[in-house]
Amino acid sequence: MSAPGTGAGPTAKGLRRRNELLDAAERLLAASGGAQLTLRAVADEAGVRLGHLQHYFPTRSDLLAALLDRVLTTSLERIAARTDPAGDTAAAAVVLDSLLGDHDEPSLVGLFTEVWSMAAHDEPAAETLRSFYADYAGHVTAIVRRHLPELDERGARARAEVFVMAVEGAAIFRSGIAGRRTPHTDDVLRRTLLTLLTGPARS
Amino acid sequence: MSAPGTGAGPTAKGLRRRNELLDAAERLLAASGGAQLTLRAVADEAGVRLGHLQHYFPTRSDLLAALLDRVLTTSLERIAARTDPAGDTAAAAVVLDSLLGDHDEPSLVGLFTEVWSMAAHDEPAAETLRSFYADYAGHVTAIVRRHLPELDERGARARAEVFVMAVEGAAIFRSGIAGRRTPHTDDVLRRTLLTLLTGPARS
DNA sequence: TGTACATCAGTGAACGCGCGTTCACTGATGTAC
DNA sequence: TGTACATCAGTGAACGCGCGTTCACTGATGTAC
Repeated sequence: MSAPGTGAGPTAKGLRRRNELLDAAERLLAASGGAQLTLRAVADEAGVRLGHLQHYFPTRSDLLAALLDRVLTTSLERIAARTDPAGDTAAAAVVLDSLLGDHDEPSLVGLFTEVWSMAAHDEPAAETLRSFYADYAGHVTAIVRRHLPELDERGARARAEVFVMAVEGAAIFRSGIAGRRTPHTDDVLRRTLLTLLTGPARS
Repeated sequence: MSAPGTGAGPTAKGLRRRNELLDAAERLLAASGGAQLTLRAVADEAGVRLGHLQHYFPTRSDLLAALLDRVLTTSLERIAARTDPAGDTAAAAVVLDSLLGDHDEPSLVGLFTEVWSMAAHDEPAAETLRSFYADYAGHVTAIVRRHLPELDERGARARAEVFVMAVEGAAIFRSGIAGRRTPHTDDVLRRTLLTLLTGPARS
């Protein structure tokens, strides 16, 4: 297919292995944080030798960039799958419950607190993160517009962005990191978020 | 004052120096994140020798615990100072603007993303953090009750907790880490937060 | 169908460095008598 | 008021260790002719 010397790139096996390595890195990052994410620990977790990990990710920075990219890509796919299907007008509450359901996975929330602190001190990571949340808000904007067709794009997007902010803020409290969940607070949270999605166009 | 052998504890100079060391550590944590917060870097930043830093904080863990404690104590004092004075009913918007003003200090937001990730992987830190946010929500609860005396304590507290979640979520977006600020979105955010503080008791 | 060869998958050992921690030490300061 | 002494403030050097990185290597796999 390709000329000699050009190289054919990684094989199917190589791509699979690459994903296994990122799986291992993701598990460690979620469980123990970025400081514990050493190349040796990742190699151990994945059951390969250090030198082999370096074959796929020559430097630690390469691994972190690939990991960030995959975490956000995967998350966005989850979000898209849950916000897009079946244009049912009554689905807002279902979408909301689905998104809030992620807060039951401490490892997922822990992953995002790491991502936020990475982005806070690394501008390329921040750019990747902003792009992720822009797409996230785009999916939510579509839901808002479906319920409030009379709202213009900017208005719907503003609601969507505030919705996303609130959901992400709620994550650190509802997951147990910064608070304890109570039914009463959860009720107010749900009402507030639903109002953003489907509430009257003007207060 | 104390019996010989008991020791008199740190001198006034010692307490001052201890605070200077925590200042230096706080600057580094906000600027570069937890991974860069080495004992040597802190000693350098403070202009003392490594061994001397260790005189005040024998282990890195001691330093981190003291730092977390001081960051949260200081923040709570700021919050109390801005929420408590002058029981003016119209002050909700002023308090809100004051709290949102913190999002203009990227180093402060960076500090909190670090604190969240610390707490996500360290239960004692999480307990300290939950205690901080419980107090924070307590101050906000007082504001809600001032505006809506007919609301019971639980109802006011639920509103306050959702308010705090949303403000903390907004921090990572409005500070530029995860998003870009727009006037339109800020307007919706302010309306949503104000409704939580002073809005009608039932939707 | 064979064969030669380039590329990919994976191993193993070694490097220099910065890290947290330990420890023996000197000078300053406060206090008991 | 003077002195002895315990404690505190601060220095300096060394330690063992785990880290990211480098590099030379072997075996497996795919492809060109």
